[in-house]
Amino acid sequence: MTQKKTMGRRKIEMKRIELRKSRQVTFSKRRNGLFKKASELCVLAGAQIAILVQSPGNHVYAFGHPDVDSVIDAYLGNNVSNSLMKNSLLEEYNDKYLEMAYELEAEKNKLDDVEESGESWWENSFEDLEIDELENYIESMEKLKNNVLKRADELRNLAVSPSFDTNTNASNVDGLLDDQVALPDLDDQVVLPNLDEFLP
Amino acid sequence: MTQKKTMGRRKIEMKRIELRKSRQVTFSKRRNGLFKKASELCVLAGAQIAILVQSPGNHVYAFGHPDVDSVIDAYLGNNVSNSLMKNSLLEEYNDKYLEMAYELEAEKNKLDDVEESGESWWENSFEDLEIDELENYIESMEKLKNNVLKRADELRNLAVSPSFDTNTNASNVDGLLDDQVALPDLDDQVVLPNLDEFLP
DNA sequence: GACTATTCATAAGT
DNA sequence: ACTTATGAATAGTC
Repeated sequence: MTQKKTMGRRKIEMKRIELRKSRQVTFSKRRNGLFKKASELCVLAGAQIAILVQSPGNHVYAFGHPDVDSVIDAYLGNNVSNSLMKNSLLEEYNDKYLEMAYELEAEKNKLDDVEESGESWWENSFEDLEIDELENYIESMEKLKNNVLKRADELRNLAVSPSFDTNTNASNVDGLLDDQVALPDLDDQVVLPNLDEFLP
Repeated sequence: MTQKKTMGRRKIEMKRIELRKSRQVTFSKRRNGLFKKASELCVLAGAQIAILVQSPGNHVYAFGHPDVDSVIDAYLGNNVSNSLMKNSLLEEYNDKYLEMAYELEAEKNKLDDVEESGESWWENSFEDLEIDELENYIESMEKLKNNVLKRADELRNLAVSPSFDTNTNASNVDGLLDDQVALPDLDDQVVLPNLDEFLP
């Protein structure tokens, strides 16, 4: 019985597998292999890893240790990229909202006070700093908004240069593995108007 | 010469490598291996992959095809996770800010009108719906804020369940590879108060 | 960073 | 999904 049961594994060309079914099978097998390798690396070397794999059919498979999001956050954090940036902006917007709401409440209370005292607050305040402050505030918010949108666009278009990206094609698969480096810190911030003196 | 040159590869226990130097060497070798596997998967199956690896020394190494950010964006998008969520919230906050600013302007203009016409707007409006609407608006904004913060916390604490996260330890490394599935869509939204009728 | 015996991953075939 | 021969990755060593 010199007849072998299978031909065993054979070398394959490193290019897109054309046959749909084979491609799907290979995708599944190798995706599992990749995730296994990743989990081993986590265990052996104490690394934290996130892997996102999009199949050609646009399904997203994820591996994460300790979880996907925390690793992504660490990456985005080092990079002052979308998520963390948006997070801090959201908090700032929230603060601004609270201040504005406070202002509106204050205005309403002014009306209450006027009613109680019979004093013509609106007449006096018209020549007052009150309205100008309000205008300044609104103007500051406009500027903030523009800075935010501009900055958001910058970030959207910014290439993450030092990471290990590939415009992969069959000819450059080898030799891609020599220049990964740690990502640099960046702590650029949107400058916010100081509104303290405007608030009671 | 029965003496072999090396012992060759030997099986190792799947647990943290204690010797610092060995751990570092293994980390480098296997990280390169992982990235190579990933690039092969991209080529063979036309997948898009992002890998983030944090070394124990907190350096972040990244692999991405076509690039890290686009794959992360796709993941966050499918998941209505932090980034996109925050993005849409940011836009909503921006809208709210514009509406609020509009309101404040409107108030100011009311004062202008009153001066021109001599009409006591504030006296009439005090019994009017104007102030109540303002209160309702502020209340709605409070609720929005609370919903936002609650939702943000939920997202922060939510295990990305269908993804392949590991609280890795040596005993469960095998058998982890059976339940990766595509991430589900989520289109939960914060319900915003309708303010149309309140605005001029 | 190179070597090599060995383990591990996997392409095909079933 | 299972099997198996073979290709590939890598642990230990220098």
